[in-house]
Formats: sequence, structure tokens, C-alpha cells
Amino acid sequence: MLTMKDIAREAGVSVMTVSRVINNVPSKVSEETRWRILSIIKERGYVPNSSARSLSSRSSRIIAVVIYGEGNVLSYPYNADMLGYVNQYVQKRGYSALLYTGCDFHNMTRQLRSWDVDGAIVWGLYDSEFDRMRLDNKIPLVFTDSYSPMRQLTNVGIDDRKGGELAAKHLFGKGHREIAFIGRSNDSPVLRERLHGFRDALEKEGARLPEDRMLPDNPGEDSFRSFIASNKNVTALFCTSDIVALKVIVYLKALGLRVPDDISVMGFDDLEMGALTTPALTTITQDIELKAKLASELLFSHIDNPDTPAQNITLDVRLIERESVRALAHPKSRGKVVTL
Amino acid sequence: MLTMKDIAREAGVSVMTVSRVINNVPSKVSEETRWRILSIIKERGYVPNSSARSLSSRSSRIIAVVIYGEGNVLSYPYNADMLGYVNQYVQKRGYSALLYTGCDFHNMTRQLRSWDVDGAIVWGLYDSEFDRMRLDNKIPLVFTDSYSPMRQLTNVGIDDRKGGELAAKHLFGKGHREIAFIGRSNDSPVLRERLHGFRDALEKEGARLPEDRMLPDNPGEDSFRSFIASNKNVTALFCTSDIVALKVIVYLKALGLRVPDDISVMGFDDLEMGALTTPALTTITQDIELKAKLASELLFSHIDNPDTPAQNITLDVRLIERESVRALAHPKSRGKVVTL
DNA sequence: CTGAAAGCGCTTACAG
DNA sequence: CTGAAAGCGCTTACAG
Repeated sequence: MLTMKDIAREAGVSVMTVSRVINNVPSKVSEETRWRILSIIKERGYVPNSSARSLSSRSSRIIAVVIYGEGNVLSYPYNADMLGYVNQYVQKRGYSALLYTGCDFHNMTRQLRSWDVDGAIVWGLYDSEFDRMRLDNKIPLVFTDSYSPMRQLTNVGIDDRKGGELAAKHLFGKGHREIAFIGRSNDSPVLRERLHGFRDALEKEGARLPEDRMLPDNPGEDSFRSFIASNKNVTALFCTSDIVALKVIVYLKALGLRVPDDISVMGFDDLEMGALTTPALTTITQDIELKAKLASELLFSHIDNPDTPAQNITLDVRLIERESVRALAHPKSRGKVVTL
Repeated sequence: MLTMKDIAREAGVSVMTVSRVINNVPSKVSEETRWRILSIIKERGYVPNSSARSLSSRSSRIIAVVIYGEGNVLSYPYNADMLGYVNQYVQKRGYSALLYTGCDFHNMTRQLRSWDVDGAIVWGLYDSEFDRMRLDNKIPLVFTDSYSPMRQLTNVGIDDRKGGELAAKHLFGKGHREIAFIGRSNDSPVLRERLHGFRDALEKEGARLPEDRMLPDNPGEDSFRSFIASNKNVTALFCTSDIVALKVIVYLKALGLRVPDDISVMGFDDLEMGALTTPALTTITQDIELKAKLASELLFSHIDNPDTPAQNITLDVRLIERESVRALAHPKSRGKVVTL
């Protein structure tokens, strides 16, 4: 391996001078020696050793991206998109991204510590886990979509409650009164917020969302089928993710129900694929790239200046109307009534 | 930061003994001291510093995952899926995954060298780049989907040619004679193979694929529109990726053409979303998880034993018939002829 | 079974 | 503008 010492010897200087040139310490090396050293470095293809650098400077220039979840979390397009954008910002700043996925909390913390990462961007956990994560690590942490009540936590989220409201108002405005919610969860504060926004807006309009009109986050085909069978007058479904919405549409098709002619379906996330399906999905959109950008920028400002105050940013959401929700001529009617 | 020295002092031993316990050097430490040291480590939450370890042992236990491409490469589900699986295998082996995406060849090589990665899994490049990548780096490299003619290159790919053949036979078998190919590329050997397999099989059946029946990999809506306008008797399209197939279906819909009633469409990749659309996509499937697994295993066997011979593995592909291809009653007819 | 010494490739802090 | 010394936290190689 080519080391700084080799470059120094060839240039006839000490390693310190080479180090200064590499780290661009301003006006501490004469232009002439700087140039000479630079050309030797280039010629030899010398690359400084990051481990040595990390060890002596106590800064690894590594950012960990932690996605908490089971199985292949990247097969969920939202996670993949986020990671892709975050990684771009991390690289642009000259840092390296270390990927960690899984549910092994202990192992995760070990990784962050052993590599002495300069910071981490984290998502996929629930409240208490976020907190534990913060307490276990003294490095700058930026969370995404956390609803932890803890103070001093830097987070970038979206207005999940408003997303739920927008969905409710849209469906109601299209004449729907008998509506079901697919995405009930006791664990996920994100889904809880979407539910509350949705239910409150519905009640404000004079409609209701009883307990038996809710299905869990990712229902199997069987439970979905019996749900539909016992809720024959439901005319619209709000799913808290696009993936679930698309699955539900497939289930409905198997039941002989057409979307949106027989029943309307809404999603949440605005994944690219939602625009490519038939019918194209009406959904709630969030700006994933902006979220990734802000999370990265917040992290770097904490790294550059540890006194940066904690911030909790909430990004706006918007409704994207496409084709999967139909305007109801006669509220309360479902069935093969074609309205064109 | 807590160091080995701290643990050693507290246990009343030298750092060497602590090191031996941590690295599980067999039967070199008495059970009693081992146990004492272990409990102190646990109690204090000591985690060895990976940079120091890497520096002195000349093994970083880092695997780089390099995805060559512009923009957010992870918004393409295939890349995301692969990365997710590879990362799982890397973590399972106790290694860390460093992610590198982009097109900056020079920068990429610097990263691999500066972190002294133990190996890398690479995809997304074209032939000559694969070769340069190999020559520039002396670390174990496993490629994916490379058609580099170079010897001594370890690669896991799929039978792209057979994929093209399967598509051609399927469309022909369904009565299609006037068929177009969407995925022409001068750069990508993968697409070239799919084309050759497709065209050869078509010609063997007695059909033809003239030059003006081909469109580039990711055609814009305008060029696609004029292509369709000037090829009115085409009854089926074979797209070399599912994403393109789904986009094409949207374009067709905008033109008032229904899939598969008016025109049939096939994809390639078998992305999860292809099963969730209407019509569900008929496509060529590959086992991404297996590809990731084999690539990881090959890499680790090269890391563990540098004398492992280079291998080039080709995985099989299969046709998945869903709904986007229609059986033609009367070959050469296109239009609003409903056949039910 | 255990330890003292040297060294991995850098940077920090000090001196000139 | 330049350099000699010390040290970052480990492991390797040797000695006992």
C-alpha cells in the first residue's frame, strides 16, 4: 500500500507537509512544493487511508443510514427512494454512507459506535425506540417521521394528520358517505395520525368512521374479502399507503368489483408506480427528495456545529387526484351503477 | 471514548488479553479471566474501534456495494431490491456495507481504496468500465450482469438471451406476427442479448423484426406516439423492462388503445408492482434474491480464500403469464376487435 | 496462558 | 513555510 511516507520521501519533504497539502490547510505550504506534491500524488495514484485518518482525527466522515424494519426493507419503494436521495447528499458532501437495516437494536448501536460515525439518519422505528436510540448514542442523529414526544430531537416529518384530512374531505366531496379506513395500527404513530386526521375530518362533515369500518395496515386477502362482504354499502376505501391500495385493488378485481366504478380507492405516498397503474391512483403526495435533503442538511449542520438547536420540521402534503375515486351521483349507492 | 486499555486496567490484565478475548482466539485465555473480561465489557458497553482494527489488521470488514448510474438509482426497484438483499447477506456475515452510487469512476475507486474495503459487489456498468474497474482495484470484486469478455472475472448474471427467446415464443404462440421491440441500446450488453434472443427466436418462427420496429430503451411519449402511428399493424410490444412496459401502457391508454384488447405488452424483470397493475403484466422473471445471495457468497469465498477460481454464473429465467398479452384469433388484426 | 514492544497510516500540537 | 515527536486504538509477532 502506498502511504503518505512514500509521497513525502519522493517529494523530499516531511509527511506533515504532504498532510497539509492533502487537507488543503490554507497558505501553509509554498505554491511550488504544493504543486510538486500534488503532481506526485496524482502520478502515483495515492489515496489517503480513511481508517488512519479517522483514528487520529477522531472524525470518520461516515454517515450511517439506519432503516429499521424486518426483511428486505428496500423492496418498499419509499425506503429505497429515501435512501437513494440521502446517499446522494451524503456523497456530495464528501462523506460515505454506511447502510444498516434490520431490527437488532443492540447490533445497530454497536455498528454506529465501532465505526465512530459522524452522524446518522434514522427511520422506521416507533416512539420508544427512537428515544432509546438517542440515549444510547451521543452522535448527531436526525430522525424521519418520528412522533417521539421527547424534546431536543431533530426530526423531519410530514403532516400526516393533514394527509388524513385531505383524503376525508376529498372522498366526502365526491359524495361518499360510507367509507372504510385501511391502516389501523397500535404501534405506528404515523398511521395513528393519518387515522385521526381522517376520522376527525369525516366527523366534522357529519359522516362517521365506526370501529368496524377499519382494517389493519396490510390485510390479507381473506380478511379483506370478508370485510367487503360484511360491509356491502361501503363506497370508498382510504388506504394509508399506495402499496396497500394497489393490493386492495387487485383483491377487489378478484371479487368482481371495478375501481372506481363499483368502489373508490385512495392511497398515500404518491409512489411513482401509482401513476403507472390502471386506474391511476388518487393519493396523498409528499416530497421525498425534499425530506431527504432537509434531513441531510440538518445532520451536517449538527456535525459542523454541535450547538445547533434541535429542530422538528413538518413538511406539507398535497392531494393528487387521478382516477381511482369516482364522483358519486347518489350517495349511499354502491353496485354496478355506471355513471358516465 | 472507552478503549481496550480501560477494560484491561479494570480487569487487571494487559490489552493483549482483552484483544484475545474479543477476537475469540481459541484456548489462549483461561476461562476465568475470559469470563471476567467479558462481563466488564458488557457492563461498560465497550465496543472495539473498527478504524483501529482495520488499520492494524489490514482488514476493514467493509463490503462496498457499487451501483453505477445517474440520479437516484434506487428509485429503480430492481436496484433497490438487489441492494436490500445483498445488504442482508453482508450484515449476516458480520461485515458492514458501504454504499456508493453514481457515475464518477475516479471517485468510486478512491472510496474503495481509502476505506480499504475487503471486497465489492458491483453492477450497472458497461463492458469496458467493468474491465477498468477490475484493473484499477486489486480487491476481490464480484460483478452482476456483466458481459465483459475478460477472463478471470467473477460474475452472476441471468440468461438474458433466453429471456428474449421466451418472450418471442410466447407472443408468437399467442398468434402475434407484427411485433415491436422496445429496448434498443448500443451501450448495454444486457439489452443487446435480450434483443438477439428475441429477434433470433422470432426469425426461427418465420416472423421478422425489422429495424424500424425497434424503439430505444426508454422512449419519450412523443416518439412512442409517432412510432405507434406509423406502425398501425403492430399487435404486440416487448419491452426490456417492466418499468418501461408500465409507462408504455399509460401512453397507449392516452392514445385510446386498450391493453391487451387492442395491443399486447410484455415486460421483463418481474417487479412486484407488475403483479399489482391492471392488466397484470406478463413478463420474464428472474430470482433477484438468489442473484444477491450467490454474488455475496462468491465474494466471501474470494475474501476467505484468494485462490478461489473466478466463476461466471448464469441464472435461469422464466416466463410469467398474466394478463397483458392477448391471444389473437386472427393474426395481423389490430383494432377494436374484442375477442372473448 | 500472558505480556511488552513495535507498528498500522495518519493528525494534533508544538517548535522553529 | 516546514518538521520532529507523540499519539489515536487496535493487532502482529515474538518472548516467556
